[in-house]
Amino acid sequence: MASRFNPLKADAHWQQVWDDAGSFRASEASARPKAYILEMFPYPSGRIHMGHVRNYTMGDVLTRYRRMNGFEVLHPMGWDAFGMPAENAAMERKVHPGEWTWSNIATMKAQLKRLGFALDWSRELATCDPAYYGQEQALFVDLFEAGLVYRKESEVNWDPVDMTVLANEQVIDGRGWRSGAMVERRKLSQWFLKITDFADDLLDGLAKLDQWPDKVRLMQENWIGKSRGMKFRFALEPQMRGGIKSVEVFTTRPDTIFGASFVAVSPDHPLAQEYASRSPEVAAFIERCKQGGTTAAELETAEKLGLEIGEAFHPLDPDWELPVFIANFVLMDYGTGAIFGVPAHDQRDFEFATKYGLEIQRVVAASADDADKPVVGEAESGDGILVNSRFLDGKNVESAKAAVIARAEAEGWGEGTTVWRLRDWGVSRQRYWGTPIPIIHCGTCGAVPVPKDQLPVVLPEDIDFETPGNPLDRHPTWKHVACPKCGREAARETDTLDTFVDSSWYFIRFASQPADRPFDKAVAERWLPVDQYIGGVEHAILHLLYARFWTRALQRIGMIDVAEPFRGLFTQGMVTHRTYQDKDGNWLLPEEAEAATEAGKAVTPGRVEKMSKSKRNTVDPEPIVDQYGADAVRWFMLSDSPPERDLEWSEAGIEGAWRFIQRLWRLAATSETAAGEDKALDRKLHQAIAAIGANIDSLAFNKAVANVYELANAIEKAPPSASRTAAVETLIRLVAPMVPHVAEEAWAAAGRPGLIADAPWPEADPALLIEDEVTIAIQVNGKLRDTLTAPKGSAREALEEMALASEKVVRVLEGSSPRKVIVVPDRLVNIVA
RNA sequence: GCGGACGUGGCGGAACCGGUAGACGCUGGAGACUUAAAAUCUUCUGCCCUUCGAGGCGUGCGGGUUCGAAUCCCGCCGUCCGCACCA
Repeated sequence: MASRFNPLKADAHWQQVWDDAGSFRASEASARPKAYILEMFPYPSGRIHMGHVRNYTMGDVLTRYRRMNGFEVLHPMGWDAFGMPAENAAMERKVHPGEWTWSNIATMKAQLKRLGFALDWSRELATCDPAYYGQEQALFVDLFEAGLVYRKESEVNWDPVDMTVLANEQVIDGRGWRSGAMVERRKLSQWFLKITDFADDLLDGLAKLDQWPDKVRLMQENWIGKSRGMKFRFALEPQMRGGIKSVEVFTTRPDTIFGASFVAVSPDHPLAQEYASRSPEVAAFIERCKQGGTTAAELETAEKLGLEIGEAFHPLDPDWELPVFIANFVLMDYGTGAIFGVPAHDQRDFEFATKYGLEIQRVVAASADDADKPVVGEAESGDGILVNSRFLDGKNVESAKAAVIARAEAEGWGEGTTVWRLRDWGVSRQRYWGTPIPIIHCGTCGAVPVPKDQLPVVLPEDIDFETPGNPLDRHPTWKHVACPKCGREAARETDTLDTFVDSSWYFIRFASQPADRPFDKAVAERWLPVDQYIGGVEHAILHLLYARFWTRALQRIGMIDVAEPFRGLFTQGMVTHRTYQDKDGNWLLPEEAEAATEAGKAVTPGRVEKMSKSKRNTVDPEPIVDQYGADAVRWFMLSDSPPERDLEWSEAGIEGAWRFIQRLWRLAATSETAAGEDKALDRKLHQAIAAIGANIDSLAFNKAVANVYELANAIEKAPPSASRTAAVETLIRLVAPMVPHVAEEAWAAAGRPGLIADAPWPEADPALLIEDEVTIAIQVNGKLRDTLTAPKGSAREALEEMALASEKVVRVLEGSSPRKVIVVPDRLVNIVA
């Protein structure tokens, strides 16, 4: 047996063996219980990065562990291949997005293969393949026909120089990233999916997702944002009307109705639009409100702007007039697009009132005595007792809400209602590299879905990115087609689908991919739901919510009987690395920093951050695999940091992992056989079997790694015995899911038949998990003074007696008698003096 | 702005349900082996104090509950992440 493990030879060898044996192909026909393990599929950006390696290593350990435990595991891989970076590459490097994408896929696939992941490559798919997106178009048509798709106007970021729509990430400090022009908000007619139809169901479903992180469930709950409130109407003064007699507002705080200082409507509100059509001043103001981006953060931190346009009457007091404003912080998409402002108890209203000199009237106070206490500095949004509020005085917030709603409903000027923060999903993108929306616009028939026998609608190849805007729209022939209904001249939809649509059903297509339809119902149901889904927390809301919605939508139209696509979810942390800057503030690559330091140049080490190209703190996995082999990289990815937290890449860390792989190999290769049992080692081994299994089960890989080290340390210290020989053999099986190459090599070297990949997971003997002796802590007043060893299950009295007899205890007590003794069996004795 | 999370030695972290804080790894010190280096092995490594027996202090900060708090409660401070056209 060789004295060193050579990953260069072993990795490729075993990868080939697994491949030839089809070890990781999932079979629907298997009688074993199924496990569907999935990591979020990568965007083919160019090369595999450490984040991918970490993500796929975790899924791989679980996959191999489940296989060893008798599961038929589906563990597929594919490519989330549409998206903006391909178009950026096309513009910058004059290469076709498809060519760029497919070549990246080839590179990254080869890189993934070198890590020895137990993937079923026979199911590989790429979303930019017409075989995939054509089926997606078919699903879109089905949803369209089921009434879950509609068209409406919606705002986008518009770059007036490049004449193009910008993604939020392309808006930097309010300017277009290429042109540098100030971005405007502009309305376009776009396609929407009715996710709000499922709002209640998506919310309820969260309660049952007990294998999801609480944090993600909470984020989704907040995102869906169900809130109880009231809609009610303010009558407008006659000269304002112009056809509009009242404005309906929404509030979650009807109790504060007597604290109202103003009414405000969104710049997009019909009332504002009505005014704009009559007054250039109002129109100009609305234009001003439209500057800046469309993100929530930008909208809400923008300086509050208002324009007074008239007066409205308080519904509970016809003599009470309030000013009506158009205000930039009121969102048309939420509630009714109009609010009434209560500056004392809402921070945004407070800022607005302060700026425009409006009254700030307290209506909620800690007690009735505080009724006249002014509200200063910031709004008070907490609980309390109603004051200055006529018939509500003295009530608490909850009962005041109910009282106002009851009165409004009785008098007919408002009603209790539920509103959702969740908005329908806008899926139109004015870009080339995406799934064409399979709709044809006909002057006579309107929007007509492309008949299924004409799918897929394939992207044209001959496009150019020289001129700004959407290449599909500019293409000379592509969009000109006959209407499928009436045959007259018509035009294709030139928008493409949001790439989140592509990732909303790929996990179903992995389970079943017939050529002639999106998936086979029975086969898909054989695998779904995904038992363990692993990916970055950045997808906690959008991707996961969209996929949950899409699956429900398919369920509604009878295509699959699954509501929740992901039973278990795990969100892993990022891989980080220290950053370095030279004296001029330029970011340095890690190796440049090292070279510069050696050359005596000043290098400033910066903070540890997520690996990114801009900070130049990336470490390319490929050369690392070349140098240390797949197992060392995998082992490092699993070590130290809890998987949900960030992992800092370090040279010392990978060196340590490499040393451990070699140590494992030496342990297996130099194991001396001898007779005799070693009870202590047996116990240690079986405790390790149980602990490692439990920790892999709960994805606590860092703890499983620590368990492995402890066992390896114990084995190394133990003298040769039959127990030790068995422990070494078992250790190899225990590490096989994590470092499969060295495990196979050791398994084969020991002359074991078959592959360790197919070997069963060792079983822990329950009798060996229990210690017969325990260490008892002896405390005096909660402070540790001594420890003693006692048989497990010793009686309280015996423990108390032993504790009081302790020399150290006697000394600390100094002759005084204890007031009380607390005994926790098998744990500790606490003497209260 | 809104929402969420996190904070334990020089570093990453462990600590079941409130019961011996610091497992395991990294770094560093000392030693062994070696002509030498690498590799490997042994051993120490929270801080302070020490008469070497022990003692004191310690889980971001300030309070509280408890026989007992890293863990529970209240109030601060700090850091990070998400926010609908990035994937």
